[in-house]
Amino acid sequence: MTTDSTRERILQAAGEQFATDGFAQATIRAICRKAGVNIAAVNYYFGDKERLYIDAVKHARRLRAKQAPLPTWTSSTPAEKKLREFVLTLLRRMLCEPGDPWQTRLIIREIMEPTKACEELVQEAFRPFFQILVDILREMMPATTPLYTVHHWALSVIGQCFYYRANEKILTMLIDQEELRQQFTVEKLSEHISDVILRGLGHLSSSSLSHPVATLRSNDETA
Amino acid sequence: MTTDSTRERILQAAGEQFATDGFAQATIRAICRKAGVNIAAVNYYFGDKERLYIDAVKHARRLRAKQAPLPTWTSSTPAEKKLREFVLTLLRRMLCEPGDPWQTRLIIREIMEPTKACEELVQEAFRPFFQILVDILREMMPATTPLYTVHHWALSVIGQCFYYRANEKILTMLIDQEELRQQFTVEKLSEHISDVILRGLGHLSSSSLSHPVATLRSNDETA
DNA sequence: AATTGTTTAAAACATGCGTTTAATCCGATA
DNA sequence: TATCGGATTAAACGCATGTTTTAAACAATT
Repeated sequence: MTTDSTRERILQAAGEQFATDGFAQATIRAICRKAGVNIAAVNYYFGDKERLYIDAVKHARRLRAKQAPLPTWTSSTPAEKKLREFVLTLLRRMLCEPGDPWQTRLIIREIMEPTKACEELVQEAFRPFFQILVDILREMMPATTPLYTVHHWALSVIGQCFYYRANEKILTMLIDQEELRQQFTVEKLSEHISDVILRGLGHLSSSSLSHPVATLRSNDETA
Repeated sequence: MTTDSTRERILQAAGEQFATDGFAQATIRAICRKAGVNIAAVNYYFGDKERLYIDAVKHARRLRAKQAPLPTWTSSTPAEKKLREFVLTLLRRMLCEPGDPWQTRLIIREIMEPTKACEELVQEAFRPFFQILVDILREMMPATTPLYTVHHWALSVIGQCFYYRANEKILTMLIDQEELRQQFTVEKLSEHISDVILRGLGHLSSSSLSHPVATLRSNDETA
């Protein structure tokens, strides 16, 4: 009882602290203060700081995958629908809706500066997730499309989603706060990103665009 | 003479060390060892560690902007050409060609975890650069397009470019090494990213696509 | 040649870190 | 109730850090 409670309180506090300060800057003392336990508890339950970190990262990923799961699709689900839902899910995970932001912060930190926890993360989560996206895109491209082209498009999807989280702070310095609040919601961003990809792949007619942006050739023809 | 040499050797060594280890992990002792100067030299020339860091970041950005400058355009330069060259320049800066990678590493670190050096960076470099992109995109969109839509597209451009540097390590774990070397060059990536945006904006006919990916409606029609 | 002001050098200082130790608490068991 | 083993605590250890101090080396000027 108290055992599990203590261990989990440490895991939670460690996740938040590591997400905020990074591995090196987060101190065991601060983690234990936040968790309300003694300093020695970390070594008692996890051995050392590094193993606590790895456990915290894995814990964060599990939480995040449960909070924003991919929907289940059938063989008759159109690829376009799957892409839109994939983008929405990825953005949800990135922007932490619903949920506290510390899990994604921690994971992104691990992506930017991989440690021992990263390889496991790639194996268990990123690679399968990436493969799902690749399969969706394949459905929308000619069978002869080389693999690297599919990869290019897949990274265009992920790159656009990733950016809004990674450069969060910069965004608030470049774009008006009110505009961010109203026009940069998860729903609107995922709609835009899906539109960019689907139009690029030729799978979206102009009429179904949420924000038609130009005629086919050039906007000069409107004159 | 020896003064400038010492100061600049510290600045160079500090940049590399901060880029590799981050502000907190990089030690003054390691920086001075790499620069071949005494520990006290940092406090003598820069006051303290933080001011050394800020100077190193600014120094890195100046170097980077000189190594990969934007071309000069005239009023008759087509927007499409400007976009392609903008993307190429941004990718060059991101992927550090030409040049050593430490400058961009340091700047990206500052983007991900802004410190005092960041605001200055945004003011001097990011905001004007972002504005250039916004202006290019405006040329290709109807005059009535709301500002937030232009911003969405601008971030689609930057997001795709940013990703290849930020997730460098993850990429090597997801995609075959040989494929990365051959198909993920700066030139091929910038061509792909430009194509995605230009097709999305309706400014690229299918015939001029470097990698035609699908017929307009669906690939099922090929049967 | 002596002196002055600037630059370099080695050593020490105070602090905060991860980790360990040894003692204490506390509930389950016999 | 007495005992035992896991859980918790306070204190300390060894170490690396940023910073400061004090003195020596050097170049330029008088």
